[in-house]
Amino acid sequence: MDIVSRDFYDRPTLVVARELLGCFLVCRKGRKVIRMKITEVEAYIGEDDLACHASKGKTKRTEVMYEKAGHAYVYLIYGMYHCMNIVTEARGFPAAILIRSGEIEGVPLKETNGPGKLCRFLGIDRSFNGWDVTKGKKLWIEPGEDVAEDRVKMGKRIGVDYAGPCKEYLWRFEIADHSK
DNA sequence: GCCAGGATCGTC
DNA sequence: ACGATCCTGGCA
Repeated sequence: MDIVSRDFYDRPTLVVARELLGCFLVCRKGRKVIRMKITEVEAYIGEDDLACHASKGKTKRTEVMYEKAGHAYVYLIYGMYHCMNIVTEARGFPAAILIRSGEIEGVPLKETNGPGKLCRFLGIDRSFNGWDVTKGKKLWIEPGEDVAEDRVKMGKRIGVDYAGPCKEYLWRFEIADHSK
């Protein structure tokens, strides 16, 4: 088992986001281990990013974003879905990458092609918040296929119309030819 | 305390 | 286009 280590996450968030494409998010669910290829991510970087939860500063909810790179940031959204992020960059600087979409062999795409849906399928909830994904055990990342530059599509982040100028940032990355 | 709004999704 | 559903942050 090959687990992505902390120095991978402890780099500029946009670089990490780009390189997470093609990697596998691996989760232990009961006695089974589920591997999901990551096909779409979004970066949320610093207190100046008005779309980032940390734009309101360090709070009980956002404190994990200020932690060392490689921790999971999981929150409840709209009262019924969870979103899974991985914290990046140096301790004290709040940044994270939202896992937006993935593919699991033998599983219909509609189960994993959204941030809320993939968490529901993998059984990721707020009990995973703060989990160190470099430790394995119940949630970690494995290296995956190399995704060539011409297959990477950048775009605006979804659902952040409230973020003023920051909503225009091209901080969303996806594998261009991944099936939707 | 109270209240508006949300990094979503399924249905209408 | 809208409702579900509950946590969060801001304000009193």
